[in-house]
Amino acid sequence: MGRQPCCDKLGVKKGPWTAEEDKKLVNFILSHGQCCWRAVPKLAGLRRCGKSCRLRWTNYLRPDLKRGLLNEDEEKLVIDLHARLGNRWSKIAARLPGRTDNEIKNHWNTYIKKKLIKMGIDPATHQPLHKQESPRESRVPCPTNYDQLILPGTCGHASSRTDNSSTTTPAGNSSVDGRVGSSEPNNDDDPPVSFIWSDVFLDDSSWNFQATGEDYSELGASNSTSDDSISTWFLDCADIGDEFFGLSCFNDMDLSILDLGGKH
DNA sequence: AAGTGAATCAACCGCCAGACG
DNA sequence: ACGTCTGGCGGTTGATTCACT
Repeated sequence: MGRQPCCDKLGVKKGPWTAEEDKKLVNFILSHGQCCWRAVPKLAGLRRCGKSCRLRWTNYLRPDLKRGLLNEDEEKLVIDLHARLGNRWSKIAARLPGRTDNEIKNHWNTYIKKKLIKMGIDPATHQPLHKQESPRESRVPCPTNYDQLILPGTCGHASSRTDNSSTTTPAGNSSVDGRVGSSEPNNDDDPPVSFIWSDVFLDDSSWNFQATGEDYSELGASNSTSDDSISTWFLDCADIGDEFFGLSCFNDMDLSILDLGGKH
């Protein structure tokens, strides 16, 4: 029994990604789009699991990602959505353009969870902790006014470990429908990623190779992408974000259409 | 200055559901 | 209808960084 591993374990590199690997992956995705993650490592010349490539791209390399800590509005929205959706991080992330489920999950576990506990609120049920003895209550949608949870000046983060670059998105940027922030890429505070998306990086023909030189036609991808077209493609990233990453759907979404039923 | 513990977050793992043949 | 494959999700781990003593 047992599932077949998602990829051949032998020869597959694990651990932190190097700048070189990032280059290859970004180049490949820019050239050929996201298709068949299983084939990406081979075609891109990476010794990585396809799953790992997808994760690296979606969590770190995507051009539409915001960097830095969640701002106050985003944090409030996360808490609110968690009260409605539970640990469905991907659905929560879908409401915060530029944020990943992994990022939100981490933020929840490191900051928000502790803060709620500190305030006597059970992060799992969003009910006061002292009620825990009573029989299990069903999750009550948005039972608390979370506005009061965000203490003035803390921005939700008591820690001084970071330089609070989370405020890259101005507070009050949330729109009427609850969306927060913009979907513009902001990698300024992350030098490696900033470099990857810089013109210098993208124009570097020394790495802008055609992967392993294999024929991608079988995957429905063109093998003749020129440097120019890649640059043009990148320059259009803002627009492409709408189509390629489905960001436009966020703009048209409303909380009411959230899949509260979920599959789990 | 060095040691230690805590905090953070990128990355991995295993499972699940949908697509496809 | 069934089995396999793939992408996606949520939970967890572990390396790194930071604060404190």
